[in-house]
Amino acid sequence: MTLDRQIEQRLGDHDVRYTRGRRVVVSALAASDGPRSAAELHGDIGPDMPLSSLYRSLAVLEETGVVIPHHGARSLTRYELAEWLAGHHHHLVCVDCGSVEDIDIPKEHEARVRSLVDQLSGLASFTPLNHALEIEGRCSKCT
Amino acid sequence: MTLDRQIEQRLGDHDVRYTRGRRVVVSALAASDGPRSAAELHGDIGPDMPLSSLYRSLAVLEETGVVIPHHGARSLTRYELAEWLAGHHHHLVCVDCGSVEDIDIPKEHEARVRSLVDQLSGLASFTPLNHALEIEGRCSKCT
DNA sequence: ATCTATAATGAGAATCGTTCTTATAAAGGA
DNA sequence: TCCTTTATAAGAACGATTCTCATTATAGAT
Repeated sequence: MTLDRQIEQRLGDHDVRYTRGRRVVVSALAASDGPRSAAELHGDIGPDMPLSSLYRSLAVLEETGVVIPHHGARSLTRYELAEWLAGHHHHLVCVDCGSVEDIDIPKEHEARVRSLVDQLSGLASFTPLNHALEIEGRCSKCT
Repeated sequence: MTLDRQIEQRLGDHDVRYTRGRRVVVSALAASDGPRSAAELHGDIGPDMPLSSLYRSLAVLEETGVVIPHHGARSLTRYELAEWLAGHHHHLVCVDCGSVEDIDIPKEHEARVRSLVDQLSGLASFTPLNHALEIEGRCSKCT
């Protein structure tokens, strides 16, 4: 099933419409290879969509679980498609330029990480919903 | 060596003074068991220290590597003592109340995680400086 | 196809966390 | 002590995000 269909269905389940504006936001996110901030998306999409509408679309998409926020450096929130749409991955966060790159990890490692997450959560009576290995450092451009 | 002495030394190395205000911020952080936001610290410390001074102290402590920022939910930065002072740990982040709890992981697991981090970073020509497993979910209070 | 009720949008004001500016106070060295 | 430098207080300014409200679009009923 296509991405758009999946999202259409999901929004329908939540009784909200998959409007043109929301489609534009989704396709901008789908086209990018890492989390994007509202300002970046505004640049991607063009000035026709007001920032307030962009933020509202992002809020709806977040509430319905289509996008998830990533809180990186400089008090600026970046969004990306949720993992049920984009797949599970981890992050390389550059401390210099603030860029965030998605990375996949080999299945056998992922299995180990997941069992570690479950074990640690159990000890703290914590119900894990999601996890990510956040690796901070310097990206190849900033080295 | 005591925490205060270590920090005194570190600030001295950076040619900045370990003033009363900065000591107050450090001891508030040392007394807490997870990252604290500026507003929370302001509450801990009391209204005598203006927010602007608090932020400036945090900036100096961050520049000198005494505290590190943690960018959690709701575009709000939380600070904690750096790992060379507080030890390496990971985070349980509650999606409901936003609280962040520090957790340690067994050494053998930590070794595996570290080697995974090095391996992934190498593949992306990324220089890792720090890493943390961020586990999002619901804390025992919010379940 | 039209009407109507409801949901979404646009425009801009308002808010919140954070940073900057400037004048004053404290600290260390001559 | 005096002087130079560094730190602080107070509040203005700033940037990201949210809110308000009038207008427009949409789905469903007629």
